[in-house]
Amino acid sequence: MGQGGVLSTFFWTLPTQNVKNINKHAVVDLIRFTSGGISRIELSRQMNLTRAAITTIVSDLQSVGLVREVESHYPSGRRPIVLEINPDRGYVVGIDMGATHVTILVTDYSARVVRELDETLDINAGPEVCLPRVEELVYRILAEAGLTIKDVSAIGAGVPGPVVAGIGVSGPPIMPGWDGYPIRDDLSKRFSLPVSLRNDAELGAIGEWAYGAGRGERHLAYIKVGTGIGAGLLLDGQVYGGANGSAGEIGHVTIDESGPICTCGNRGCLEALAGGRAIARRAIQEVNSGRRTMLAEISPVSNIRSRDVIAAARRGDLTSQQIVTEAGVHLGTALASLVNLFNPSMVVVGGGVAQIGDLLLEPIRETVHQRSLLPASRSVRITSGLLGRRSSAMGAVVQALSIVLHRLADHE
Amino acid sequence: MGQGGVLSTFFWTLPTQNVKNINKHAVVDLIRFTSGGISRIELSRQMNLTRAAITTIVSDLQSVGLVREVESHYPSGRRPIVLEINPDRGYVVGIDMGATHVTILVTDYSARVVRELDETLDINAGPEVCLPRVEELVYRILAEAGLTIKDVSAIGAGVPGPVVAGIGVSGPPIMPGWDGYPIRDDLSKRFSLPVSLRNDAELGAIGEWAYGAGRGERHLAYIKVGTGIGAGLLLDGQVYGGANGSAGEIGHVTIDESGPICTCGNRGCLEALAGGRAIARRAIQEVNSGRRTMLAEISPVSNIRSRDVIAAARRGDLTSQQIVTEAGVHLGTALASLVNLFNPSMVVVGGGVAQIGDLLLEPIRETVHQRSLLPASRSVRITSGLLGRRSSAMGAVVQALSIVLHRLADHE
DNA sequence: CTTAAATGTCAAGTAATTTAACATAGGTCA
DNA sequence: TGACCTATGTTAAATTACTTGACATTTAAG
Repeated sequence: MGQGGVLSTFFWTLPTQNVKNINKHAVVDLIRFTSGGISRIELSRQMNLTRAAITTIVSDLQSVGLVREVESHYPSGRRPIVLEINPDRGYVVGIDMGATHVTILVTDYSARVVRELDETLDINAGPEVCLPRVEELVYRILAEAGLTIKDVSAIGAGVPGPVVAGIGVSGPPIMPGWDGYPIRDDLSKRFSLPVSLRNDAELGAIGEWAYGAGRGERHLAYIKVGTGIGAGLLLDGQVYGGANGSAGEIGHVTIDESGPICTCGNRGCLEALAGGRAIARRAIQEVNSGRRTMLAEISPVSNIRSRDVIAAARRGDLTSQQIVTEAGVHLGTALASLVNLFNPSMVVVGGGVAQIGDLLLEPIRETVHQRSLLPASRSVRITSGLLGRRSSAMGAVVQALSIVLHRLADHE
Repeated sequence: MGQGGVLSTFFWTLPTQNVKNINKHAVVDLIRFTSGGISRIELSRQMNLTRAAITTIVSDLQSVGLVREVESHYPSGRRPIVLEINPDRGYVVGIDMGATHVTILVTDYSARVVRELDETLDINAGPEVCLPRVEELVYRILAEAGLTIKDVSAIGAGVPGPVVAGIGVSGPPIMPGWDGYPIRDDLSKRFSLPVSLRNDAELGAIGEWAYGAGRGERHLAYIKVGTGIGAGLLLDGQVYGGANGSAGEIGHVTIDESGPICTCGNRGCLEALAGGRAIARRAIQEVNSGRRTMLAEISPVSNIRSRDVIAAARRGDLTSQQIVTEAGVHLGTALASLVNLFNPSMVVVGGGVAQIGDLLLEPIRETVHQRSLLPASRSVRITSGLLGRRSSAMGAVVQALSIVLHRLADHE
């Protein structure tokens, strides 16, 4: 094949600028996302190419130091040589900006975490405050890891709002002050590095798909339950963003028409019933109404955060557990719709609130299965994330590595 | 390029058995789905290939008589030669089995309808009754068109339930008696022809995308409102079926937890509130409660069908109009969730009930826009189908033509 | 009638992949 | 120990789909 070319998607056609070496890139991705590495013969089977073709592609990748060979142990016949990404060529940074916190990871080229950092960050303070803070924190984590910015090849970043064309955030009323701000270009200039920007829930889906609970699932929904609630969708193996990049806005699906008013202006949104703020508000209500609970120890009462409720629930506080269960039922109601519409094979529940585990998962599962007798609801597996608070930041790492590895592959 | 190869979908890889001539197939699709035809130069621009490459591909297609040249009129410079599918090579049949009716179309290779037929069919009678009836009707429409089965090259068919692997229907409680029956193989044997089988709502989406209101939309949802309610989803230009082929089951999304019991066993499903049977039931209620309405003329009252309600609403019957509006509000409620989750650029409303037009559409639009202030809901266009009752049958034709044209293209 | 501006075609060169033969690395069994 | 089997990996020639760059064709404008 020469230049140009087309990826045909059943009956529509999607022109791609640089299709040169599709297969080279596919090989890179198969190597990096197969845990424990993959041999040449396995590559040739999965890609419907001959061993000879794989040999030439792989030797190209070896010549730029992108992959390396490892020993393997199989019976009967010559042992396959397992290939994996060469981790020693550099580092990448993954940044996950949440509503109230930011998580930053430094990893090597095979996505192994070298250093981690978690700090508070008020997203509502706007980009002029947040981005310099992020810059400072990136330099801090690099120093802690004994590295400098020169050791970093690319950066992946996530924000808790719909991302348009990978450039910035769109759409009030979410993330006031950020609308239209060129986040990617700002970060790119700040560090003089290529930057990939995405929605945090999408990154969570990518992270859990690549290294977590959703490995290899073709139809995966990741739902991030924190201060806000959002879903990241992997459909037919691709991140699905919709027409404006705002697909998966499950936080603003109406659950109860007579429910509390949401930050978005409507009534009874999922986020207003099961988000972090809703959980904190319910807890304050219970304390004020004089109910016996560990939460009463916190003073002033208005300082109660969803974290406190979750911690108390863990330690056996019945009131807190009830609040979490209620949130789970609301989540299950919304997820039942999502499951009926998307028919994913797996739903991964992540985000701060999800850290509590089965106490939240059980009511979700029960509600989803109860809500429908249909095959979609019966077959879907609902589980919590394997990467915990790191899901989105790991997704950001995956994105950063995509930039780096594919660019390296082209530089043959 | 040789044999084999891979379609890379961002970071996952999708092995394709027969990627030989991806571009040839892409050219065929661009020609058939560009209304008014397309020139070589335009093909080369849209596909990122050189004019020379297009020339060789097109001459291959001409040598098997698949495409033909037409005159065109452009200013300044040589006029481009417009290419279109050669319609004279044969015919295909599209079959849309609904819950109560079946629509059959015969078209030529450029999808122009030669003959149409609409007959009653009770899907609940099971495949042993329905499929022989369909066979009989196909022979009848062919005779009416002055053709025989030998003039037909392929058949597309749609059924009102989730289709698994293009072979048959899965999942009770929908379509009792059909579960696991090899519908495609049965039809294929009956006519000794290749058959493509799909869900009817998916076919509606395909039909409206190809020749109707949703031309060229990359993110399209088609909602079929008939006896049952289902959605067909075109995401990123591909039909999205989900893990079990049951994506888009919007009919069984819960709208009102205390609502009427649905055929699926749950309470308050959309279908139980806004489907054809629900509309008929509401009408019977109103007549029985003594309300003044044209519907009172129908006797016995239990004979009232949704068609009657729609006809009466058209003629100005206020009670019927109110019933339709109520259904519209329920539909809008469910579609608001769908829009927030999928963020499609367009929603096309089709099916029997939708034939009434704005009386149903207006409450849908109002409810969707009211339900959310988010970009997804504000930007989505909601419209009725352009192909009317034919949407799904035209989708079936598209499928049949895909079989035929791509096989012809390979036979170079 | 010339020139310019497009579209379409042709022949030679190129790059990715197949084909088919061969090389390598292990296990098994006489 | 070595003959034999099996599976993986490599090599060189052939094939194929494309690009490159020159040329041919068709139209409008001066």
